[in-house]
Amino acid sequence: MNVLEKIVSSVNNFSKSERKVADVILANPQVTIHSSIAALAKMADVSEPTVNRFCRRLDTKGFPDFKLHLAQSLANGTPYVNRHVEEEDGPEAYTAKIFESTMAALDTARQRVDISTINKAVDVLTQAKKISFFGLGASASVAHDAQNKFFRFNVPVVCFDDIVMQRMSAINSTEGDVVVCISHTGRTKNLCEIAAIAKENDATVIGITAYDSPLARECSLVLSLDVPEDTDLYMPMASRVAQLVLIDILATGFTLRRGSKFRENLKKVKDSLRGSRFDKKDMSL
Amino acid sequence: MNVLEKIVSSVNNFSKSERKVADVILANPQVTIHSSIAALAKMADVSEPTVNRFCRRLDTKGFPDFKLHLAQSLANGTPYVNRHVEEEDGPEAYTAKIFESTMAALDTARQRVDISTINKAVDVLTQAKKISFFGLGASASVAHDAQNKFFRFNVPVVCFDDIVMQRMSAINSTEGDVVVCISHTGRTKNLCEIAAIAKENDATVIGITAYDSPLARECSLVLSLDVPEDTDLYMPMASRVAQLVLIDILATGFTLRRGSKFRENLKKVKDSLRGSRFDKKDMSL
DNA sequence: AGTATTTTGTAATTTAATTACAGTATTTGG
DNA sequence: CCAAATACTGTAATTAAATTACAAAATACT
Repeated sequence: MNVLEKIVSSVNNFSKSERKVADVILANPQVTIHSSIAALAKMADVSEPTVNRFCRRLDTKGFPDFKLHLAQSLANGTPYVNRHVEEEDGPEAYTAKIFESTMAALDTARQRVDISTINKAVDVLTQAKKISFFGLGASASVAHDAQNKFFRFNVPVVCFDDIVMQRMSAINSTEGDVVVCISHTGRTKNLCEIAAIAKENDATVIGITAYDSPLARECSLVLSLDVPEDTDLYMPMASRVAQLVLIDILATGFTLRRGSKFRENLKKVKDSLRGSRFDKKDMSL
Repeated sequence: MNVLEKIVSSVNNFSKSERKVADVILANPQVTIHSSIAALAKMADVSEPTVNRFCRRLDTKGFPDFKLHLAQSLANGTPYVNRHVEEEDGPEAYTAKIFESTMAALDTARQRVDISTINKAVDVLTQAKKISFFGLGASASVAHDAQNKFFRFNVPVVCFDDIVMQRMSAINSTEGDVVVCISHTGRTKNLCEIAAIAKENDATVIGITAYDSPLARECSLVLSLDVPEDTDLYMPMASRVAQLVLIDILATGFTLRRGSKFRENLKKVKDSLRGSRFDKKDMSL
């Protein structure tokens, strides 16, 4: 828990003067880290020792140490302690909050993701005869994105967001095929079934899903992100972004494993798109 | 550029003693932020003023200020000064780099995005008779995602990743319709045409694209992200994530504008999905 | 080799942070 | 409702830290 969050969560344990200090700090944290204890005391209209005591109460060694912690909290790009969007938020507020909560989610995902599993997944993908990406609902767009990425690698890739097609594809899979199932909760029945079918047909099933979920149990390899989802608005937000980044990582691992010659090929694919685009210099239109 | 990067990049401009200081700091930055100037001077085997001068050379106000900057650099969790993936990177390295560069991209997007335009876009969307999301290639999955989100709002939404369908849809659009065109570069010819057609038919065209691009010129409203794209691997990565976050922001703005009663409706949509899922407690399967 | 310039360190000064203590407010038990 | 205890807050003194000014050493240049 960072200092800013700590201040908010323990706001009830503060005395009247300490609360004044807390308010001033929360109102302008950027100013705080560049202020002396005297300046801050003046802003909060309390004495200097009160500020010092405030810092100590937050388990820091003193005011300079507190500033250090505060600076780190701010560096995470989280001036907003409460990252949940609230009803009365204006455009500035909700825009900032959504950016920040997404970034925070990516940060936790980065810390929790298991690198050795990523490496195994890259292994499996590079050796795949065919790669299939399956997702439903919000995860369908992640699957599409994955298809777009891996298609460039000149590998047989398919992507279905239709359970019937997914099912047929899973039934037809054989050893050497890789099926990637994407689901944040890992509790979508249809997808679990498809994972099971693919597994029965000796395909390697990679799950981008919650660690301890029904879907995870059907998978040969589970890439768990464990992003805390903002449930306020009943929409998947951060989890989806984390999934996309994971796709980026797998794709990158794939290209690195394939070597430099392979990457020249990628450039060709990209260059082939040029004809469909306006020239960068041609700004006449 | 953060302080750590700065130290590395300007290592040649340092004097012999300053370099000693730099070495000690780079070797154990975590220790540094909790040391006094005296302690650090001793570690580097130089005098205290030398440390102070070192800090000044890095455009900080002095040693305490330097520690603040250093703390922020460390908090970002960016031990990697160079965030670009390199050929010899192992799984730990490229995973970390991709997470970090994505987060950095989101941070710049947050700073550059124009809030008043977001607000206008939300205005337009809430009043739309019909909303269409169009994207091609990598942006197609962003469009799909947008559809998934706005569909929950019980608003007429369409999404096409097929230029013929897009074209037909654009031709049929009328006043009050909103067309959202998604393209990172804004130079995809087909999409520019479609934007132009939609505009001619009095639809409001929102562009999620580069500020000064051909597509932008066809739009009534331009939401520019200006994310520095990592071109090393010839794949759009960060821009796409930023686009998704922008969609989240628009969707959130939409729900907030519609009020609390509307949000209850969202909950219903979510609850309706329950039947297709395994119960959270039922972990037997 | 001698001078100019840059670099470095010592010592003094200034500034900031902390501690000790005393007064004030607040709560609790009678 | 009052008194005693406890917790809270501020003033002033102390200590620690950082900065500045200046002098010495090292380096570079003529």
